[in-house]
Amino acid sequence: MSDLVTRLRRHNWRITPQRRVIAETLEGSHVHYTADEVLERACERMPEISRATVYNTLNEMVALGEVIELSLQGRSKRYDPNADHDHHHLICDGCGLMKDVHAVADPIEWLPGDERHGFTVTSAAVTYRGLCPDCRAAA
Amino acid sequence: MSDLVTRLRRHNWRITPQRRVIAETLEGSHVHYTADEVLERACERMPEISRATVYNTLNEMVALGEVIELSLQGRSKRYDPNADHDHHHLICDGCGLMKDVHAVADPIEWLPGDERHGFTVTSAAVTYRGLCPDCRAAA
DNA sequence: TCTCACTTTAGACCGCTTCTAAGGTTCGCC
DNA sequence: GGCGAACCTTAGAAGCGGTCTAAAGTGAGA
Repeated sequence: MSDLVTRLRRHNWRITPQRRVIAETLEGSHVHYTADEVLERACERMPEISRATVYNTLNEMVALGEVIELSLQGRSKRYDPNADHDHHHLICDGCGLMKDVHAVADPIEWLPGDERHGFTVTSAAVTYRGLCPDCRAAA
Repeated sequence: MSDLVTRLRRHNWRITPQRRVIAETLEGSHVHYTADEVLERACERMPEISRATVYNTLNEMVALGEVIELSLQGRSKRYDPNADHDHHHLICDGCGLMKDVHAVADPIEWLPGDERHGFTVTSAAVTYRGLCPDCRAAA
């Protein structure tokens, strides 16, 4: 059973066939899909699933805190089922592919007190950008 | 004369009245505007300027590397005329206020080779989040 | 079995951005 | 200055990601 489904069930969330397919699609890969990519892959297993259901379901998973929503420059949102918040993201400037990466230091420590403008800083996300092997070969 | 206009001129970029107004609007504030906010402010000085021109011009400035395009977790992109690429952003989770900050380390150095998944990594941006003094006081 | 709350669906709708086609402006060159 | 080519601006249409609506379907508990 999908681990994400287990986590969702704990919220007393009704696990319908549609929701199961969406959860398993999200979790089945180590890349982060857009909503439309999730829809496309879910359709392979359940052709009649609707766009609205995919959007609703993804938003509900985000609201439950079991999925993280990532919005990046000029592209569509992507969904990360990884509950471990201690990771960052690597994005291909060519095709938008997104992967998780683990850096070795905590970026909050890199920000000196006099650069904090009086803020209480609670989190730091690092976005690495570059070209994936496929896009580099195509260039 | 606007410093951004000077920098743009160096690219052999034709400085039309519209482009000048847009550049000066961008640079005249320390806030990062959305395209529509730029349009609105440009219209105060040049009422007949068109939406397409604002969008085109902002995109061209970004392509020239003189303006940075930012997408916060919200809807529309914002434009940062600060050509110094060596800075990051601090965002208030309460009110959305965004400020530039300077960190002491280069995040790319903290990403081990075996976490790069074959990518050619060219840049890293850090987004710090927290609460600004006003929002902390209000909470 | 009945009921009522929850879920799914198709398609309309919305906001931001880009594209298109037409007309205007500027520049180099003579 | 006059000319032509390249460039720029414009209004409006179109595209796209995402949300909303209204109606139909589903299912757990009384």
